[in-house]
Amino acid sequence: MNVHRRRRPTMDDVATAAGVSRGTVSRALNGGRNVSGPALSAINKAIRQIGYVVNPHARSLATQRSMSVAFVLSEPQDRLFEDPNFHILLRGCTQALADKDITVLLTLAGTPEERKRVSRFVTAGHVDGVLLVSTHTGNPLVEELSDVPVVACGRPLGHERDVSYVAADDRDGARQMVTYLRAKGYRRIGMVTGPPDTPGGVDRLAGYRDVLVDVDDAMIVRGDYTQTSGEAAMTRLLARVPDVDAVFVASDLMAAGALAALRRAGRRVPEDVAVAGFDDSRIAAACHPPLTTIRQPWARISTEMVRLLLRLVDGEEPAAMILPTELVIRESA
Amino acid sequence: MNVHRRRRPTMDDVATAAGVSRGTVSRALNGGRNVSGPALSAINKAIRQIGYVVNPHARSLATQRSMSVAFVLSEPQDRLFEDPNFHILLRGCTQALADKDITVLLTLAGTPEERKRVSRFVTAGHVDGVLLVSTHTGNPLVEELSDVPVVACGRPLGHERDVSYVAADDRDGARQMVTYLRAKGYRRIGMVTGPPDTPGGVDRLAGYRDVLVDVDDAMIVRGDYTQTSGEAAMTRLLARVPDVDAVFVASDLMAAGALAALRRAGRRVPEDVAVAGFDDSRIAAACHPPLTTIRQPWARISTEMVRLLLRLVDGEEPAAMILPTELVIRESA
DNA sequence: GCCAAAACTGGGAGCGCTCACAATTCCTCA
DNA sequence: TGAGGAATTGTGAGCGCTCCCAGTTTTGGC
Repeated sequence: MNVHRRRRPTMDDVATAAGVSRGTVSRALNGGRNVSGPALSAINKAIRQIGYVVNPHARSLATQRSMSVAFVLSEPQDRLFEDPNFHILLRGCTQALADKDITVLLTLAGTPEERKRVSRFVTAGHVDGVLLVSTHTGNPLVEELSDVPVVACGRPLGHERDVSYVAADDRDGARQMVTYLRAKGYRRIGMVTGPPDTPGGVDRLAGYRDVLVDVDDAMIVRGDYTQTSGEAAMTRLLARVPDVDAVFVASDLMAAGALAALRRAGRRVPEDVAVAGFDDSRIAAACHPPLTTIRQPWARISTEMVRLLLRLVDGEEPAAMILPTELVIRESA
Repeated sequence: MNVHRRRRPTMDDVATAAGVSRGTVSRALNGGRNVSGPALSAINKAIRQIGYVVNPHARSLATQRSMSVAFVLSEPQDRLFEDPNFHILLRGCTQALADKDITVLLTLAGTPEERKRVSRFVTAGHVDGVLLVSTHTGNPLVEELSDVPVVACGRPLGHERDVSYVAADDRDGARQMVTYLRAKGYRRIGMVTGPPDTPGGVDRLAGYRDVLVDVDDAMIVRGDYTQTSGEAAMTRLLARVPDVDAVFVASDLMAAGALAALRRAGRRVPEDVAVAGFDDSRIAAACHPPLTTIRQPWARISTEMVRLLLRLVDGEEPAAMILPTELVIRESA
């Protein structure tokens, strides 16, 4: 037997059942302004009785609004998922938007093909806006989505002018950390940077340089945010600068790698070499010793992203917002 | 200045530009049946020129189809995300549906509140169907979504009759593993089970019992799929059955815990005690020693889920599908 | 060269909703 | 008691698309 689902009740059905007109039902559904008490309760009763649910497509067609936004995760590696910070961000956005009755559609756009699909999906008008999480520069998505309200998470290198974004103050975070290390008496402070095509790669290095103005380039080695790259970078740094007594690593994961390299080299942390990370990700507290690191205000980032996006949707101009970071002191430094 | 986005071109604009009627454009867009060559190319040219994109809401309103399905992840713990198998599943579904031009909307429904939101979203008619990933029994979502085509991943305990599902043959996988252990000469084979409110908890134990019919209940200890629970369970088992020489653990993560417990107890693996896992998750190969385990056919599971869902959407009856598992032999057993 | 069948085309109706506007009712106060 | 205004209500006109049907053109067979 075919599951021929019976016709869903429409607003007219509700109107008839409640003895009012379609317009009144519509008003009742949208805030209940200018609807008399009796009418309102009759409508609510009718809705409950016949099990009415508004048809989102009809509504969207009429209002030209979909009441949903896409949360696009445009990272090749799925590593982000493991980061509890990512969940804070996602949940924060979802929550903030739920308050406005807007649904969040999580979309993965790791591969070029997926990216194309997402791009089509968005430009087709399925969503009112996009929350874009993508760290690398040169992501075609930022350009493809130029007609749609977009708020990026983190500074979109090369697009600071034309796309809104909310970012943590990486540069200042780095400054805080290096200043702290110096205050603690460390003198030979090295750095493991992130890739130069990411804001974290650029800004954290800039902050380091702000404090250590005349630092020798030999003190700086590059990583790519992976744990193994951190390990390799630290090894290289130790070879180049044997008397290094502290190292600021641009991410916790790389810092974990650095810790391993130091252990293998027989250096104690923090007695011989202090290690500082960045992100305050889950791994930071789990390391031995636990990492001194920089915490980013993910909860606030999410609410600000939503606020910015809603303003964009309302026709306002793009804007940027930089949020302060916080030094978290643990045992590694 | 307000970003008053200019009116998007509609099908009528295309029709005018191409010198044909709306109906013809529509036909051209939907497979091009019964459209003459000249008309088709004029339309395509017009579409490109004026940058036309169909309005999904209007289309959905007219067709009563949204051309999208929700992939609902209804697990409290976000641990699933870390599992590469989960990504295979998600990607597989996305891919299979993309072929039919159907979009997948990933939705997290961990908390009761999120669950309610998802439920509203789905029943409102935003999507044509639901791919449901949820291991625990008693998930209210299964019932709330009863009016909508749903295909579950894994046997939905207590709802086998009314909801479609695709599952790996856990029971047979367990049988294979225990049979293998026996064939290898192990005689005192214990088991660490999963929670009894999950299909994996029930079926893997059942498979174990199928082979070891008269096994003493003392050989069986319960875990909850976490690593620490696996460690605790193994410790308990060692205390209860000191001469245990093999243990079948219902998940790789718990098996990793069991490995730790054995190491702490000074037993070598596999010389003193063999350890077998289940899932073939990323951790399985990373363990020391690498785990002998059972692989589930995630790629096929995803395509079958999609197939079943599309059939449901077309009005067919619910159905179930059990797919074979595969023994993966590594060093731990 | 004719006719039936096949291929193509145009346009109306309708999907279920919102919004603006006009019509109606109900107050309030002089 | 009636005018003026506020609150409430009904209705028509879309939103942009698909689907169906009737009409028109093309094709092919003899």
